[in-house]
Amino acid sequence: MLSKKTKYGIKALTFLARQENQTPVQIAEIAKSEHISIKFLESILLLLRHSGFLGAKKGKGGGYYLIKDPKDINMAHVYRILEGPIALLPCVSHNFYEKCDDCVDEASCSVHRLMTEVRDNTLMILENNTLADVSF
Amino acid sequence: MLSKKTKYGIKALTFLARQENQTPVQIAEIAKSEHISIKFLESILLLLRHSGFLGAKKGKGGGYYLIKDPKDINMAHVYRILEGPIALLPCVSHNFYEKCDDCVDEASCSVHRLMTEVRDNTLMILENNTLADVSF
DNA sequence: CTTTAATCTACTTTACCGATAGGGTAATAG
DNA sequence: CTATTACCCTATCGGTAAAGTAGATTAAAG
Repeated sequence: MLSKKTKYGIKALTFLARQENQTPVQIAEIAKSEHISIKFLESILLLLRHSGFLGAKKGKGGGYYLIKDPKDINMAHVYRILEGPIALLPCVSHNFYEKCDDCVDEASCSVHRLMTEVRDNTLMILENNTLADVSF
Repeated sequence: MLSKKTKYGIKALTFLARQENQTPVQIAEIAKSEHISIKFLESILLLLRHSGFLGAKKGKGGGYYLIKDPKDINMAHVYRILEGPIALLPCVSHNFYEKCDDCVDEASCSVHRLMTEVRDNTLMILENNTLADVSF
């Protein structure tokens, strides 16, 4: 199941993507509109900033804003930053690969094969959706 | 990410499906072959028995065995018993539906739409795979 | 230069859950 | 009766999600 962090993160991104002009939006405004705890949202936005999705401006009139065009942000990337691996098992993941303790041979592991199929499909969906697709 | 419970459960099921005759197999034998903690596996097999997948026989010569034909066990069912909802969000799940606290309108929720797509695809894959498909 | 509005950083808390260990009970075969 | 095996209950240990709290830092406005 998706963590609230990921859910809130995506909601915040779509909120920013729907803004007409590129003026910064305050955390409190996003939090209120999306019904999210301000402090929790704060830490999420910070993460998104450090990951290169958002810019921030401090002081009066400050807030967060999208750096890139929503069309150029694919949801697989967002998902990996917020939630982590897309694969359901470490041994199936490309970006977060880890060998199983209990598996002798991956190729002959029934679970591995099934979960690889799931992963490939999920990845395709996420990669084919940009923030722009998702926002409206 | 998949819990070890689910992973081990599927491994145990495939192990039993690969047995030629239907004589009971002891927990210890499965645990050793699949490199799983005996005690943990015990609780998983018990769950699978209560869910109607396995039968058990106590005493000497006892153990666990498949009740149904592997061809008649679809992996979506197995997944739901072991792991829970297939959907990544409660508001997207059919069998475990729950309304979001923060969402006013599901239809207009960007996360909801995206995750519904992921869910439909994953479900299709799991439903189209039987234990027999996965076991070999 | 001071005030104000905002982000940034760090620490703490609460609750739950995954994974496993231990020990005792019940049934069954020989 | 005895050995074997599943069944069941409890406890523990560690990690993590989801916040909550307190203060520091930065920058714009007057």
